[in-house]
Amino acid sequence: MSTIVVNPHITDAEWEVMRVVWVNGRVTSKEVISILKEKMDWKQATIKTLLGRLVEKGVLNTEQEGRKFIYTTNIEEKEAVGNYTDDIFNRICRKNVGNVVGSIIEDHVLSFDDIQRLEEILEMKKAFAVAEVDCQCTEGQCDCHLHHHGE
Amino acid sequence: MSTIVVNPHITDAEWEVMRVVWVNGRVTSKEVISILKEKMDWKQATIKTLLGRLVEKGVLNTEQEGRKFIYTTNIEEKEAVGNYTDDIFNRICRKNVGNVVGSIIEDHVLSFDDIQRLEEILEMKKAFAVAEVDCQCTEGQCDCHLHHHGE
DNA sequence: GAGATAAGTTTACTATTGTAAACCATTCTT
DNA sequence: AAGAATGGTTTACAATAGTAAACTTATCTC
Repeated sequence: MSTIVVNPHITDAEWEVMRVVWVNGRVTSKEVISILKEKMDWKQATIKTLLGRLVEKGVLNTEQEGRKFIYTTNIEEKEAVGNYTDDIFNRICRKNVGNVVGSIIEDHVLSFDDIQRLEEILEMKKAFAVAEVDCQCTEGQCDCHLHHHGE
Repeated sequence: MSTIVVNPHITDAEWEVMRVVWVNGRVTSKEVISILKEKMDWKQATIKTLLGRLVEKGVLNTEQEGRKFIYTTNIEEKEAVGNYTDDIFNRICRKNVGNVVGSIIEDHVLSFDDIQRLEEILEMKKAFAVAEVDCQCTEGQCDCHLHHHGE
């Protein structure tokens, strides 16, 4: 067991490759190539480059097994997605997180189960909810500073 | 009134500038520079470059007013944030949207009002909820294909 | 009016990303 | 064993992004 912590930027192209690794676990470049062949109009060389870069960045791991190389991930999808979502939320005022989440929900199809689960999460969040989320923005980059509550 | 539709990529650095424009409306480069001076360790020239690129991309607009130039936005923050969030959700399986939203909620501080609002939205979403969100992923890039429901 | 300022435009230079050919080493294959 | 196929490594090359100096033009100031 080794939880290697890496948080490099995974680019769009690389992400396509990562999805294959996340779903298939131990893969060879050949498998990645064959899976992405239809979706992405990429030459094999392109995928090799991406695999190489991902290994270089520490996102993927290689181990030589017999004649082939097996690629495995060092960062789970959930974590990568989390890093990515953090990027968004770092671009907006914290006070605005609720609204953005609201828009996301509005814009996507959810299942009944999803909704129920989200309701449960919200229920739990009530225990930690605050009257007003505090803004961490730089003055001039968010309008929280314009109105409001003396300080 | 002119709703110019643009959807160019706004980079991290550019986003800093955009936040200033979004909050302050009609701004001069001078104002942007002064607001970002403390937060970003940037030379004035850097901000000028970013403003120039944003205008070039059509994200910002300039109008010369007397001796100065006034910058205004062509894309609202909400829209830009929406574009950005779409990027994430395009990177994951649709079936997974609910979970990701759940994680986001878990990871952020919300106000009581936020929670209530989200509950209302979820309530409304029930009318459009589905039994199972359908996966649009390429085979091999998501494990929905592995198990289940004959097809 | 001459130099100092301010503001926009050009040019610059490095790193990252998308995309891939070329190259090299190692196995199949016949 | 010689050539084909496989798989990784190097090199390549344009576009974007981060960062900024240099240049130009037009005011401000004394």
